[in-house]
Amino acid sequence: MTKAPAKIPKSDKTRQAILEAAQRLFYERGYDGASVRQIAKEVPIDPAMIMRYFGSKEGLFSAAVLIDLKLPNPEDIPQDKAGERLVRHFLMLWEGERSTLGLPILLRSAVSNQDASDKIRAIFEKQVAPTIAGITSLDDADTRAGLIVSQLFGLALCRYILRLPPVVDMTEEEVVARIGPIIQHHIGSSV
Amino acid sequence: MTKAPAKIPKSDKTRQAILEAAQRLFYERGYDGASVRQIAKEVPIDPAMIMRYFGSKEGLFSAAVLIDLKLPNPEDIPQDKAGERLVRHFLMLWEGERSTLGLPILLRSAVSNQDASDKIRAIFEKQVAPTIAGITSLDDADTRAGLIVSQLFGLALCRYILRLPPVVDMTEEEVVARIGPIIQHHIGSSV
DNA sequence: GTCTATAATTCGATAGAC
DNA sequence: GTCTATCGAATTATAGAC
Repeated sequence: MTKAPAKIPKSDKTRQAILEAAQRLFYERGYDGASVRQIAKEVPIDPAMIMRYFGSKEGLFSAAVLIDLKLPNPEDIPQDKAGERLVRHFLMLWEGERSTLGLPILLRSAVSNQDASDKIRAIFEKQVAPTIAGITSLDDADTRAGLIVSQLFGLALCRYILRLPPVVDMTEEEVVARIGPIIQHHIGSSV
Repeated sequence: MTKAPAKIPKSDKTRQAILEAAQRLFYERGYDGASVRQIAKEVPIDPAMIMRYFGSKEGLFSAAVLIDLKLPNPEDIPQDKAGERLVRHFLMLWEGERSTLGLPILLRSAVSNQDASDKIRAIFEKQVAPTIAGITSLDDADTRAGLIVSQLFGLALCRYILRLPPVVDMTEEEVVARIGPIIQHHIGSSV
């Protein structure tokens, strides 16, 4: 009979407040751009507490970045609607609730941070590639998954980070209408 | 009779050496990741000289980032080959000579730096959008240009920065074969 | 034209009082 | 459990000697 969740029943409230502030700042500025002191000031709390709770900035980052993309089960996706479904899911990851902000945080951090890009590769390997492989019936599923991620990450880059006006101005439905068929094409159906 | 190029006939050699070192480090680490001191150490030269020549880190960055994409003239591109041509040109920008490294530098810097993303938007508006508008005969050329850039930047992100294995492993010809038709599709022809 | 020295910040991390 | 104080290193930028 294990007593309970091991060791976490301490002072959970401030810990959670730290995590939420960290998620927001890491989301806006990336790993290198957000400092421990800035995060502490937003809580507000003393910077030393962050070190005490999470050990280091790296520890805080790992705790703040939840990496479950919550991708739908391949069997639940009709193959001819997969492109649309994946685009909608991806938009939700970027514009949705805080609990799904892990991928945006990682993408913003990965350009200048080695650990962040390592984590993205791990997510690709463990979550994205298997899902694509489960949807398509064709052979080179890994390459197809890479092409799909290229298109979706490029969309996120131009829409949320670079903020290119024509890409920002598209409505969600326009994005689905324009990008969905491309994803569908990579999966293997007709255009 | 203007005498000569105004004011630059000073000590051009070190200035050029500084620029080349700056381009390499900005290319590898982005604006925030590359420091003036690191650049100076690579030349090698005293960090103060960089400030003397370029005024500030911002000034050095502006001088190092040449922003001529050397896009081909729209009239020289057969419309049914435009997708292939643009993909090859884009790959050349990333894997080519130093003089074309401006865009990679900007992309690496833009994630964490406001000025860099401003410059990317300016390049999009002044170089990319007009070129696409000159190729396609359809109406919403700006949106199409945005979609094309989304795809090409996403490719660069996954291939050169995140280094996702399936995207890295593609040969140049595979990239052209896979991405070219998508660009062609955005321009307006058949798939 | 090139350099030394240093100012003024900011960073992550630590030590220790209470 | 929370804080003050501080360390050591790194940053951009400036002042001024030679």
